[in-house]
Amino acid sequence: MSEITIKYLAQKLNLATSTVSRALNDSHEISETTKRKVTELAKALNFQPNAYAKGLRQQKTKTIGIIVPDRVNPFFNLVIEGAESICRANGYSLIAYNSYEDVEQEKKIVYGLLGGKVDAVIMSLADEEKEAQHLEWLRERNIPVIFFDRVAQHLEGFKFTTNDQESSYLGTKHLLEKGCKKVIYLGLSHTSSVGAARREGFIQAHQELGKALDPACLMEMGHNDKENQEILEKMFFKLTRPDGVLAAAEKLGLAAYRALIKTRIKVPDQVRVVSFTNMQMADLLNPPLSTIAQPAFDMGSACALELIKGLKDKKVDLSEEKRIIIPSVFTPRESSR
Amino acid sequence: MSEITIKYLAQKLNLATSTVSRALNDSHEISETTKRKVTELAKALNFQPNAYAKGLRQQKTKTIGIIVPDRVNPFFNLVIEGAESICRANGYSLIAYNSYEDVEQEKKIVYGLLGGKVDAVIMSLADEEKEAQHLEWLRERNIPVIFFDRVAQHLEGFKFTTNDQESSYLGTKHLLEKGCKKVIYLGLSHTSSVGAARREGFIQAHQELGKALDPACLMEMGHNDKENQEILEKMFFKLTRPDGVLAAAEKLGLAAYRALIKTRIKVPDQVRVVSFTNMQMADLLNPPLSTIAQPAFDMGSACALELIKGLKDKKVDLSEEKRIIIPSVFTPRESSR
DNA sequence: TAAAAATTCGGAAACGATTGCACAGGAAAA
DNA sequence: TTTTCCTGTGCAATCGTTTCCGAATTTTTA
Repeated sequence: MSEITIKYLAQKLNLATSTVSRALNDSHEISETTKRKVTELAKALNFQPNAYAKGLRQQKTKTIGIIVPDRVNPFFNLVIEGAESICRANGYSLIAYNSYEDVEQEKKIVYGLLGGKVDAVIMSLADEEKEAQHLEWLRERNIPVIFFDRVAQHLEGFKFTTNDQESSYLGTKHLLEKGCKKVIYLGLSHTSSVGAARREGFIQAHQELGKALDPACLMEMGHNDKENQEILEKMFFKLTRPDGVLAAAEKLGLAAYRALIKTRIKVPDQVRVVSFTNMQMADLLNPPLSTIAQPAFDMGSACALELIKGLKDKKVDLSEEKRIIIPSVFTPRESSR
Repeated sequence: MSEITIKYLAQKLNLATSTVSRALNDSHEISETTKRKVTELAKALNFQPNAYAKGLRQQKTKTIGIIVPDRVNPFFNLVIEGAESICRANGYSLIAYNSYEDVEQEKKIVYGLLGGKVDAVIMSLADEEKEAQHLEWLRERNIPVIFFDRVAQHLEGFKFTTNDQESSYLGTKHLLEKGCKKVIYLGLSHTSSVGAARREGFIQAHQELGKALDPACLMEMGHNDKENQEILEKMFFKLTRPDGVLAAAEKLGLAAYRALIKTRIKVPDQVRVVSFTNMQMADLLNPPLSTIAQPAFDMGSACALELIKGLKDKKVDLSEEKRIIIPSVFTPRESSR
């Protein structure tokens, strides 16, 4: 590894390692002249303090971990990006972990983090319902955890979410007002707080507009894209097909689009579509897709900001319950005209 | 941080820390009975060895760093994903850094890495032309570096690329054979090896098919999406507009699509389009986009695999020049019919 | 001018894990 | 019985940094 250490600098300059260390950290008890000598040599030799020695000694690492269920998903990808920008601006590093929607994998990651790799953790859970024992371990080890989107239901803490129910309500209302008689709701998991809220908004819209709602219209899909698409194709093929779709996840919106193309059903003439999604090119789809976009980047930066504030300021208790809501943006386009 | 240490386990069991350490590492010089006792207690208390103490002592961290110019870009995102999957399977962690297409930022990241944060680095450069002094620092500190896509031109090493020239050649030939009279090439930087190769393939196709090529058709675009789109809109508005577009980057393909929609020019009737891209939904665009997809995931996993092999096997010299080519996939769709 | 205080620096002990070496105790060989 | 060897364990050094505690020198104060 690095051969240039503080010890090396010290003997080059005939100083003690403690002096060099203090000089590099701009301590007040070191004279300006020695400070200058030290920093100059350090710069010349491109000295970089060993992160592990530092972390070991100070018991903090200046890094934050973020665990998401699906890194490739543009939503989570943008959250990571937002968090990273704030971390970077504050001298923190960010390590991103992917739980692949799997609680066991998530546990492994969390247990690995127990080894003091990070000072704090930002999480979106693989499953909110499951016991949160692995998360409590983090708390016990004094590693703060805050949540976004899929937040813990059995653990208190800072929780960043978006106005899922309201957004879903608005999207559904939009479809109904455009004249849809039978709108189906495509959800991934109604046990998640996000799924439950979106589902609730969907139902709420029907109630407020006095529209009947067939329970069969609340569809729970799986994580397998191919299967989802086939199920939808079959449904669209029937004469009893719906004339509106509210997709509560990007992958479901895309599956619906593909199924509609396959069955040659016209959007929006025969079926109108609105989808939750963070894709950048909804306007380029065929036809342009009406979207409900979660404030991904902002959510990531808000999480990181609040977390770093909490790490700096001992008065902030990151383990107390606090909910922060950042609104989503509904953009109607051709697909629901 | 973590209060549960080896020392703590040792005194609980009336053993020396060395014994505990050896037991946990499954050393042959520890009896099965003590091993069992130790591992059981460790599991019960959920002991995790301190990563920083371990890293400091062993002078290796079991983590790999990856630096990309634009993490949000699906190509790089997928590369990271591919690399991560291999790392995870081999007990390595992966830390992803974003240089934001900025050499200075890249240098900062690299210098930060000098502090022994990682055992090795996978990189795609912000600028291949610039001096590679910061990369040589890594080599001097015995931190192997390998490259993908945008590889170093002034430094030897393992370099993973795709068949850029051939792919570009095929895409261009396809456009010309479909009857295009005037195809424009949209590139980001002809000084990069990737840009140069794609440009070369474009020219090669014209030569082999005996088509004249106006130098003005080789267009160098910038990184600003809005500006690019405006330039293209102006061009498409003229009567001398091209009837074919080969976009050498996803963002350029999208800019072209947006410009074509804005100017109400029909694809593929008036202008045919082929774009390098890794987006997942090219088939859903309006019209479905003909793509040249780089093998992003495979490239990431190949990098990680080779790197880890090199770290394990001292006989492999990761600093010697070696080029590995993973072919791209051309998928013609409606946009170039 | 002597004492007190401030400034500037060095020595050494941490942080938590690994590892070379020493050393018991028992088994095997002589 | 004595010697040799092996097995299982403990001691202590080490990785590179920070930081507590003094100590030496200079400056200020009485």
